[in-house]
This record gives sequence, C-alpha cells and structure tokens, in this order.
Amino acid sequence: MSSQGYNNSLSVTVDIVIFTIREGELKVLLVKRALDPFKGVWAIPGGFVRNSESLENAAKRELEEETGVKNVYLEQLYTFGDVKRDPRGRVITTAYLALVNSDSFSLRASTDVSEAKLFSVSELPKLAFDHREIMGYALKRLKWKFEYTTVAFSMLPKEFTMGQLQGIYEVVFSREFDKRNFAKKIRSLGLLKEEKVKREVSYRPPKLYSLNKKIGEIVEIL
Amino acid sequence: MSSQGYNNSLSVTVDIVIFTIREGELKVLLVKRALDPFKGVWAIPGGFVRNSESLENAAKRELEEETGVKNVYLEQLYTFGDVKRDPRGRVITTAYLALVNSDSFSLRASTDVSEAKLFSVSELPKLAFDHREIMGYALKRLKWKFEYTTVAFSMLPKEFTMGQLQGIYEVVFSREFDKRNFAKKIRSLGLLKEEKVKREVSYRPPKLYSLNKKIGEIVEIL
DNA sequence: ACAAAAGTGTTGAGAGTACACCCATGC
DNA sequence: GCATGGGTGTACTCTCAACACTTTTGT
Repeated sequence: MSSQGYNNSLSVTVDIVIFTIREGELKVLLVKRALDPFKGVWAIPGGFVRNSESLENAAKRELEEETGVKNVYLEQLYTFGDVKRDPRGRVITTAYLALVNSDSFSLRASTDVSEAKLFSVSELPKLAFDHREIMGYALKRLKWKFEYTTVAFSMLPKEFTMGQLQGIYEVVFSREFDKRNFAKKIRSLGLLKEEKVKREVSYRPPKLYSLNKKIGEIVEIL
Repeated sequence: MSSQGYNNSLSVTVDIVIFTIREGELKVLLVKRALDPFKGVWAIPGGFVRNSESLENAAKRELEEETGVKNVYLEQLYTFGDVKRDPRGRVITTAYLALVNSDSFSLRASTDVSEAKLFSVSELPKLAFDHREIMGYALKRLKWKFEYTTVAFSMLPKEFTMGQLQGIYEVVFSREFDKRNFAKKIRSLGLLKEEKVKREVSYRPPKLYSLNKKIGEIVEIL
C-alpha cells in the first residue's frame, strides 16, 4: 500500500440486481431515475455507501428501501471500476445479487427515483450507466448458482412442491426438464424433508417438502 | 442512487494475491509492511487506486510493480468493505487473483515495503488487516478455477508436458492423480495441440503440448 | 544395467437420459 | 366424467475410477 495517504476524490456505491419469479417468468427490479444525466432512464437500484456501514450493510439497506423485505438471499457479484462509467465523476460500484420470493415483497419508490417496476429479463429496456453489463454478469451468476448451489430454494416458500421447484429451474434455464429425472436427482441429494401432504387444489394434492440444508450451500443440483 | 452528492471520506485499494508454483509447492507472494500500524507484518501486496485508472489497471500496475511481469492471468476476486477492516480509516479493497509462471518473474520491493517473499500456502505467517480472510477466498477460487476452467495453463510455459500439467494439478489439490486417467480426461477435452517431441532429459523424452484454447475459458477439467 | 519418467487399455460401477402410463382431487 | 398437475420404474449410454507393465533415454 502507498504511504502517500488516502485518495479522497472517489465515491463508492452499491447496486442490487433483484430477481424474482412472477407469472412464470424471471423478473428483475428496475427503477426509473428521477435526476441527473440519466433522468427518465431505467437503472438497477442502488445508492451511495455511507461511511459508517459496511458494503454488505449498504446493500441490505438499499434492498430494504426498495422492496421492504429483509432476510433475502444476497451475495456480492462484482465490482465495476472503469474510470468513465459514471459521467458525473469517479464512482466505483459493487454490484450485489438478491433473490426474493415473489410473495414477500412490495415495491416502493425511494426519493431519487420516480418509479419502480419488475421487468422480464427477456424484455429489458435501455439501461443507464454500465448497467447492461452488470445485468449480464448477474444472469450468468444466477444460472451458475442455480446449477451448483441451493440458492433456488430462496425463491420458494418454506414448504413447496416438487413441481414448484422444477418450475423455477425451468424458468431460469429457459428449458423443460423431465419430471421423473428431475425428482430423482433432487431426491438423491438428500436436501429435502417431507412435510404433510395437505393442499387445497383442484387436482391430486402434491407432497410438500422443505429444505434440509442452508440456502447457498454448494451442491451440484443439475 | 442518492442525489445528496458524493461521499468523500472513503478510500479504495486493490490487493493482489499472486500465486505461483516453485519447488513443487503452491506459493503466494507477500510483502513485509514498512510503515503504519502493521509495520513488520506480512501482507498481501496492494495499493491505492488512482483517480485516473480503472480498478483493473490499478491491479495490473501493482502487480507489475511487485513482480515485473505483464500479461499474466488476473481476475477480480471479491471486494472487502467492512467498516473497521483498516485501523487507519475507511478503506474498501478489491482483491484480485493473479497466476504467474514461476520462470517469468523476479521480486522487487516497492517503496512502502521492506521485503517481498514467496510463502508456501501451507506455511503462511500472521497477516495484516483482514488478509487471512482474503487468502481464504483466493485459495477457494483458485481450486474452483482449476477444476472448471483452463487457468492452470497460465502457470506453464507455452509448451509443456502432460507430466508438468498433472504436476500443477497435484500441487493445487494436494493429492495425486492417476497418470492414465488424467491424460485420458485432458485429451478427451480437445484442449491440446501436439508439438515436437524433442527435449534433453535423462529419461524417455516426453511429448510436448500447447493449449488450443484461451486461458480462462470454461471447461470442466476434472 | 540402472535410474527416471513416459506411455499405454480394460473392466466394473454409478450417474445421466430417454421414455409413458395411471392417480387423486375439484368442478 | 373431465381437466389438471402429481406420482412412479426401466433400459441404455456414458463417464469415472481402479489398476501394472513396458519403453526410451542418459549416465
């Protein structure tokens, strides 16, 4: 490290790519910017890191301000540090990835934002800054994590059916899986605990399962 | 993002975990700090990010200052942003991972460092700041990358033998592989081009290979 | 001839993939 | 009785792991 002292002309933000599943599609939360060079343009929600909070706490705070939810799955994605990525000055941003169970959140627009909305990842609008690149990273990471860890379960309620689980995998990977093979694979991993069967549906009531491990644990799922 | 303007009391550094293989062991470059609260303590080399350079360029610059090599494999690892990780003030650091071919570098101590030395990863000294945690991340990432990408080849000369390749895998994973199975697996991936066989050794001369793909490309190696 | 690493194939076990029919419920 | 998603087993293929002996060179 240099001894010339600290560099004071540089700001740090966090941006949070918030994924959820709604209407059978993978959606991401975007906000419409109310100010500045990108007024009216959609962007990944985020904000400045305060001096008294860690990066991760800044991300949690922004996430809660935006969605009202706590205790969701949150992981650091990547830090983007090109000199000219923000036209207003030197801003480095650490991007986070959040996975939210769609039942548990409601949108809120914070002060510097005029609107917040869920977009299907297959129909994204033009994005501010280098947010298109960040989104690309987030999608790659999301698939990777679904394939090799238990993060998918963070998008389901505590008790879920095999069909729901398979459904979110099909959405994220944009393809169908064979029901029998999928269930066999999942069961062979010993992740699931069987719960009671009761469910009010107009067809054969499915078994309910719950996750036996921590969310985010490394397990080769597919 | 907030509209309240920029936060100016926060510094950003890069730290680079530089791995190489020497004497049949996985080694990492550490520097002995010459100043400050951690004077005399070993640390991961790094330095402040300048206003005019991207994060990645800062990492490249520090790497070259430390080792004299350019064009090595370099990837961003993680950004550490706890409030109290540096006792001198609020410093966020983005850690990078570098893999260096051991033939191609020479150590240099920069101005704020009294000594630079390669340590075996199995015999690390006490480290400054949160550098132990950073090292843990780096080692995990290194193994992951060896298993699923072609980064290993960045630690070999352009032309190498199957034995050399297997050797670095054995060092990184601290275990032995079966020669026949290893070669079969590698060959089945179609990564290698055969080169001329000549080599002056006091035993049966091995075939030489070169890599047919880009370094860092995703391929399930093991 | 000896030391040192290179080179080479087969077999068995387990995992992944493809594939089709009946079941339980609400309306 | 019909619509809806739930639940179940087998056969084939492919990949992974275990395993030992001969070859080429320099000294």
